[in-house]
Amino acid sequence: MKIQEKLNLLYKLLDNFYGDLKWWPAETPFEVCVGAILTQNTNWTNVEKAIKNLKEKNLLTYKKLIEIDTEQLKRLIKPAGFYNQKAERIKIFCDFVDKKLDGDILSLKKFSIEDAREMLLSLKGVGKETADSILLYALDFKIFVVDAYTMRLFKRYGVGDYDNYDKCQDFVHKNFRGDLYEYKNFHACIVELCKSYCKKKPLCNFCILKKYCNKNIE
DNA sequence: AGCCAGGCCTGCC
DNA sequence: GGCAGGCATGGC
Repeated sequence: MKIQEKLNLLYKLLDNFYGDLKWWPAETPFEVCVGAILTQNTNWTNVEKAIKNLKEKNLLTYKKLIEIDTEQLKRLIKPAGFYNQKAERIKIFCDFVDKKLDGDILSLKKFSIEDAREMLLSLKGVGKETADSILLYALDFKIFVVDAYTMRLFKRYGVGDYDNYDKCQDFVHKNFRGDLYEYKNFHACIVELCKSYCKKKPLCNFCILKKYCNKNIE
C-alpha cells in the first residue's frame, strides 16, 4: 500500500475509533489562543484549572489580561506550570491583539495563511505548534498541527520517519485528503491516542488500533 | 518516588 | 541549524 493511502487510512481508523473529539475545547477563539500558550509542555488538566481561574474572574479577554497585574496573573495560571514565562507570553500576545489586530483575533483572517503564521511566530513565546494550533482551531485556517506525538505515531505506523516539524507538516499537507474538520480531528485523535498509549499495558488503544490496522492494511 | 505533560527560548557549538 | 538546559505544576 502506498504511503499516501496508509496515511489516509490511519485517519479513518482513528475517526472510527474516537469519532468527533470536538477540538479545541474552548468557548471562544481567544480562549483557544490562551489555552494554546498555557498548554505548552503541560498536561491539559492543569491548563483547565488555570482557565477556570481566569473565567471565574471574567478575565478571559485581551483587555482584562492587559490590565491585570502580572503577579496576579501568575497566581491565577499557576496550576498550568511555567507560570512566569506563560504570564509574560500571554501579556505579549494580548498586546499583539490590541495593537496589531484592532482587538480582534479574527482580524488575522484577513491575511494569507502564510502572513498570519509569520505574525504569530514573531511573538516571543509562540512557536510553530502554538501558532498552528491558533491558526487551525481559533481561525479555521486549514493547516496541520504537528507535535511530538505525531512524529512518533507516524514512525510507528510506518508512514514516515520525521524528526522535523516542517517536513512532517509538509508531508501531511501533500498527502492527507481531509477537509478543515478532518484536519482538526486528525490532530485531536493523534493526541488522544498517544496520551493513552502505554508500553506496559498490552491492550492499550494503540495496540488495539495497531492490530486492527494490520488486519485491514496488510 | 520519579516520570511525564497537547513547547519555547537562550546560549552554546 | 542542531542541541542541551531551564522553566514548574499536578497526576499517576
